[in-house]
Amino acid sequence: MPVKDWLPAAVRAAAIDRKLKSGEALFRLGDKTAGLCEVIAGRVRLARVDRSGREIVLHVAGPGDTIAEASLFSPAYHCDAIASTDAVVRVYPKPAVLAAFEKDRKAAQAFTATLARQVMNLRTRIEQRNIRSARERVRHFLALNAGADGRTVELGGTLKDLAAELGLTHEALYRTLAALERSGAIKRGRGKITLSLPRKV
Amino acid sequence: MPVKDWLPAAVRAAAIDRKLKSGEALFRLGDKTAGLCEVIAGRVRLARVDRSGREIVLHVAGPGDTIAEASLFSPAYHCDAIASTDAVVRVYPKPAVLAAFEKDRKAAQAFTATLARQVMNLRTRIEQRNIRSARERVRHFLALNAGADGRTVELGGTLKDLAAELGLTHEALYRTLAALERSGAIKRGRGKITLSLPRKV
DNA sequence: CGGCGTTTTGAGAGAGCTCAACATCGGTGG
DNA sequence: CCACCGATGTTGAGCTCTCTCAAAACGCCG
Repeated sequence: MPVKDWLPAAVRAAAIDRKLKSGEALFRLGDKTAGLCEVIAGRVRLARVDRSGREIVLHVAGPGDTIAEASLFSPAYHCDAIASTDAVVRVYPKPAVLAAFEKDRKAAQAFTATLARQVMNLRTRIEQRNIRSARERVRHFLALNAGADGRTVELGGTLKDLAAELGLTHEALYRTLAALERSGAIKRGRGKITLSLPRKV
Repeated sequence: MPVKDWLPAAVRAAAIDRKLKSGEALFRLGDKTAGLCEVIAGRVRLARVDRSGREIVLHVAGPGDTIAEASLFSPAYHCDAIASTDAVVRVYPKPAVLAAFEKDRKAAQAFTATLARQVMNLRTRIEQRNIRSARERVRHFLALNAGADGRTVELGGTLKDLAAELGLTHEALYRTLAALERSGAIKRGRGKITLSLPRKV
């Protein structure tokens, strides 16, 4: 649900927009939490860095998506937020948001529902990450992200970004996509992938 | 936070206890949602079955843990809940819980905070699942689940269950544990694992 | 045109998975 | 009390698959 549909106008008025260059961090793990963030333009990824220095992408947010919801109840961020493209992020200050939840039951409820949805999405992502086969992992992603027609997937960024989001090396992703295309399972076009067969369960 | 600390007495009074045999399902994916569930005794796992028929464990809940929080806002369950041991589960009917949230702001807030925590936990689990090395995955698990002394991990069930929870084959887990023990990194005892060195960051 | 990042393709190695055999532990029933 | 049986725990060998390191083609932008 879009933020504007449930966040009181008073809170929206207190928002601060922030522009980010591609690669710039909105916040880092351990930073003090500032508030609820909404991506206005561009794409922002949530990630952690494992001990071997590799970045693990936890989530990719696009326009209309909110991030750092959970951090409203935490003093510090528990992951990094980094712009994958040039981006604009609107920050709703934490005190204002929490105060609104105190007064506006509808807002609090909508927010809770948002969190609930997020929990489900994260579970789905865990499911994805559990698949070891690159082909199946890609298929899982395509099936979940197919557009309205159930056959076309719009890619937000580069294939390299997608590889990181899927938890694969970019080489593995390239090879897998090439194999899927050779076998006729998909077709690739500029920034999009089309499934050759209607998705079926 | 324990359920009893925030769920109004009126809702708790409406709860229904359900006994489950090991292996029995509390609910299945697609079932109509009944309400918020609290594990009273035993262990219940949330899982999905992938297309190859393998079960993917999304979460394991023990006494005091709640499950199906997200399903309060959804008409149907989005995964299976299956007892890993004989278990007792208390079900708080959905309408009663939602009604309580309408009236009791504290309850609603506590629930939202619970969801927020869950989101963070799930992110941590994604991080875990992204680790391909069995040794590192096991170490990650041990570090996160060490008891109060920071060195001892109590195993809720069998090693086979643990393997499923970690997303490893049981053979890989056995070998990894054996190797860790040979190298002196851990010691194994009945249903528990002790880290030889104090956990350090 | 030159530089830089993405996209591709190649070859080799490591690691977990699969299949298989066997040991161990509890519980059951004769 | 002991034999049996199923599930868990354990180890072995081979295979497949992805990762890693390398190199080259391609596209975009100054």
